[in-house]
Amino acid sequence: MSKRISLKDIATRVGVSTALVSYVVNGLEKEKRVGPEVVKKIREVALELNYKPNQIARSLRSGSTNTIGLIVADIANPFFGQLARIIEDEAGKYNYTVIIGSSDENCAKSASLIGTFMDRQVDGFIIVPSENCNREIEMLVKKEVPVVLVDRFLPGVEASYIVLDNFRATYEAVNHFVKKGYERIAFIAYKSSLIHMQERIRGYRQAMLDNRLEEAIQVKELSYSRVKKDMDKAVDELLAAEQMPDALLFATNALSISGLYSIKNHDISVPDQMAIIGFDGNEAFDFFYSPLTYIEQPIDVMGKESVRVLMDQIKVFGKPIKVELPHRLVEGQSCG
Amino acid sequence: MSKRISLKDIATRVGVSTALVSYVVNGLEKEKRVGPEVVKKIREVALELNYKPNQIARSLRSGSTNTIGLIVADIANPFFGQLARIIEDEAGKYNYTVIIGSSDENCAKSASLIGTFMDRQVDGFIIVPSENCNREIEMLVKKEVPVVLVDRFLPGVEASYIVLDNFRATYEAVNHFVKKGYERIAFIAYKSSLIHMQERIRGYRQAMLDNRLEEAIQVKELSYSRVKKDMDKAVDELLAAEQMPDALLFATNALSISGLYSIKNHDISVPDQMAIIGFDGNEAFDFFYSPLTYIEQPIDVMGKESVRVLMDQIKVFGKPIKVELPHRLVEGQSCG
DNA sequence: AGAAATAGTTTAAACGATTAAGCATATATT
DNA sequence: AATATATGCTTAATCGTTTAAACTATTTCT
Repeated sequence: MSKRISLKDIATRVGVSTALVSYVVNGLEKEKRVGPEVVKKIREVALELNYKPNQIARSLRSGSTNTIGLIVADIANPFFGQLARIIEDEAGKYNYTVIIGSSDENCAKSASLIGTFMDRQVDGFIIVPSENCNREIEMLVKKEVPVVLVDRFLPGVEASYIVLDNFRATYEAVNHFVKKGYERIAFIAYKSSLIHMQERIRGYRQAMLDNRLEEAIQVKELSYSRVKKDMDKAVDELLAAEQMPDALLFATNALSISGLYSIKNHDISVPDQMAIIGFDGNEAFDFFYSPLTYIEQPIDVMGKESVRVLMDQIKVFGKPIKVELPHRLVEGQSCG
Repeated sequence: MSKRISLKDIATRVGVSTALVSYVVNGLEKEKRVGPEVVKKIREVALELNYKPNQIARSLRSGSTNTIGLIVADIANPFFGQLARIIEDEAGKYNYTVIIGSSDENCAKSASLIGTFMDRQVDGFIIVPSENCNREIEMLVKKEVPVVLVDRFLPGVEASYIVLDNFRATYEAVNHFVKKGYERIAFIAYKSSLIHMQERIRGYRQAMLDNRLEEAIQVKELSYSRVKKDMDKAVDELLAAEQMPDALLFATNALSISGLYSIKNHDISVPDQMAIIGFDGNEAFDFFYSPLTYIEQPIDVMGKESVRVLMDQIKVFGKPIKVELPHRLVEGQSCG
């Protein structure tokens, strides 16, 4: 790599100190009373040599890197891909760069990414927290590192967060089923203590209770690391039951996809044999033989808000800011 | 943010110079003959204070940041999301961090991202180049900045690249159609001078010629910025033709998705009325009423190779390395 | 004229880590 | 005893930028 031009190169060339050059390239020539001819000369030479300030040096000096660390579960998952895209664009508006890592919902990986990003002196974090990662996030909070949790939060950890009102989302999905005449509604979720999952389960249960369908409550919790196997088993069980469910609610995008494969393989007709509601949109849903009704998350707002809140926290480290966003039910044809 | 522990803090605490501390934390205590008790003491204090080297300072001194800049068309597009994920994981093995930007196939955005990443002193780039971006990439090559192009390359620009053998991919897709008895095969592509697109078009044409189907050659080139509109128009035209095509080949993932919407809306039966082959896999394909036959790209290899080649170039800047990867045809039911 | 203000510039320290060079002191070699 | 070698440590420069403080020369004010 050919040598980069530094302040010193310009200074030598113009015959002044680096201080003057620094003032001029930072637009402080008025305030710092730099002579007009010198300003002109420095500008010329800087342009001629195509000077670009070394951000690393600047960061070392200023203590801030204008970089935010984003940790998602998996950047290859479209939900997180879209979220990352919004965050990237939004951060750019504030002149911030994003470094991204995928945790695979794994606490050790999250911790390692947090470490790497801290070493790189990021100015703040946007994190989709993994299960049992409370200690790691708490450590950041204690060190007064700006953090915004997104998609889920960690109860008891005093960090800002932007999440969906997950309880209402599943609660209303169940109500939608009921309104359409379905009663034996099963729920397929991840086995996870994370609040977003617990809230989705709670919303489902509460809605079932409120609709006097407690008898039909059936929650299948699948393991994140072997979704496919667990899903096949869960669907088999549901179909084998004497009281086979007539409606199925999925707790995430990935679960919906996986579930649709199973349902397709079993040649179940949707919504006649079984109605379906998914969580979060996906192009694939539209191509299912019965385009899915799903709970739409405002990914755009989620991304933008998380950046905005993080910027606030970076400016002045203050009280955590907690945001709950509303969902929207998008009606396809999988619900009659 | 609470103050971080520096070498100096440890040095003061132990009562030695920062040099010794640096030696010890970098494991040079043997080579630099540091006294055994001092080593022990430094280790203890470093652990106690939880010392983490400041990578920014290290970068400034060493001139390398252990960071690579990745520029894709759109991180929200699953193809690039998957690619980014592989690259992230692979780079991690070499102890490199990835910063990601989306260009939207737009040269100005690419240029701006390259600038931002250069300012941040990345050690190298992995770039999915946009149309007409030759000058920007050439500039990097001239400055001897390690660059690897991926998914496509720029003819005439002497940079390393990892791409699919796009010509063969479409060539063989057409042959597959022919083998299955289809003859009026149309091709839907992007309007782009980029080599990957041109090669895909060339592969299609050549295969048509070699199969003596030159009469049926029909290429629709859609604009990247208004795919949906152009797609509807293209499909309408194809259907209205007196010799309606009996097979349709799509040039990218996104085009396939968009095309499937159109086809679905027109209630075309696949493969009876029209056979289809897509480019690159997608979960959505499996849910189409006739699961798609598609050209599978080895994303995994593509990602890993691009990192490997970049690492080679970073170690010693040498001749460009050019890699062409093979595709695989995944047979669904959209081709009879 | 002498003091004070203004203009224009340089100096040098700082950010944190690395590392070549130098300086003691102790031990070994002839 | 004189010299060489080994041991253990410090000093100080360096990376590129920022910025408070100091300095000089000129102009303005009283």
